[in-house]
Amino acid sequence: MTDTPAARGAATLPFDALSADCPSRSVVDRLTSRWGVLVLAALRRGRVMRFSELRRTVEGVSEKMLAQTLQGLEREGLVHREARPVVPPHVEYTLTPSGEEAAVLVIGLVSWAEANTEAIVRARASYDGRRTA
Amino acid sequence: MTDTPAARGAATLPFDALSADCPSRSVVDRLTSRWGVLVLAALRRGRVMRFSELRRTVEGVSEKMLAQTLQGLEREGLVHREARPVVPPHVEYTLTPSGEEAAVLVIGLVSWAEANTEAIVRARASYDGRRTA
DNA sequence: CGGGATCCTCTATGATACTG
DNA sequence: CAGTATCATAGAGGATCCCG
Repeated sequence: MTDTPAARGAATLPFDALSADCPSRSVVDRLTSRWGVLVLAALRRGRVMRFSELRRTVEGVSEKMLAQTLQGLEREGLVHREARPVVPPHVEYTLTPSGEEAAVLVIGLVSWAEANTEAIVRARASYDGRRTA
Repeated sequence: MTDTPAARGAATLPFDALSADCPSRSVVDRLTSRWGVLVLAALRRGRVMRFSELRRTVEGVSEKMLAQTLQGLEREGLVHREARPVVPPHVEYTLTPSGEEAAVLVIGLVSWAEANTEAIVRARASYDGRRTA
C-alpha cells in the first residue's frame, strides 16, 4: 500500500496538521503562541478589555508583544477591536464568536496544566534526578 | 486589600497562568510548543512509535527538534521512552496516562483549527484587504 | 537507528523612546 | 491611552557530521 502523507491523510489520519503544508498548522501556531493563549484566556466569556487592562492582566507581556498578538488574533477573526475616536484613545477588545470557541479549548489546556502543575514539577525532579545520578 | 498576584489568584482569578510567576505557565508553554503539539497529536490513543517513525509522521521536524521535544515531554512525564538495548538501537515512545489527558486537549485544539481553517483564511484576507485599501 | 555535538541563521521577544 | 519605531539579544530551529 502506498504510504504517502496524502494517502494516509485521506485514509486514516484525521490530523492534516501533521503534514507540513497544511494551513491549519499556522492557525495552531498562532492559537498556541505564548501570548495568544493568555490573551484568549483573559478575554474569555464576553469580557471587554482595554489595551492597558490586558497589559495588566496578562502579566509580563510587553506593549509590543501585546499589540502584535492582538493584531494577529484580530487578523484570524478571533478578536474584535472596537476603537472609539476620542481623545485620549479608547479601544476595547472582545472575542468574536469564533474566538470564544477557540478560547474554550485553550482554557481547557491551561486549566489542565494548572491542575497538573504539581505532578509535572514532581516528574521533572524525578527525571532530573535520574539523569544527574 | 492587598493586590498581589497570589491574593487575586485565590480570590477571583481561576487562571494563575495569567500571573507571571506561576509555574503552570512553563507547562503551558511546553504543551503548546510548536512541535510538542504535533508530537502529542501523533502519539494519541496508545500509539507506539519509534523515533524515525515520528520523524516521518510529524512532517518538517528536524532530528534535533524531535529529540529535544521528546526529551522535554518525557521530563514533564507526558511521554514514556522505552529503549531496548539492541543494535541497531530500538526505542519506542508512548504517551503516559498524563500525556493522554493532555493529548486529548491538544487534539481538540488542532481539530478545531482544522475545521475552521477556511473561515480563518477568509478572515485574514478580509483583514488584509481592509488594511491595504 | 537514535541520537549527541557543533555551528549557524533567524525569529520571537524585550527595553526604550516617540507620537496622535 | 494606545499604540509605532528602533535597536538589541536569547533562544528556537535547522544543517551537518559523528558515534555506539
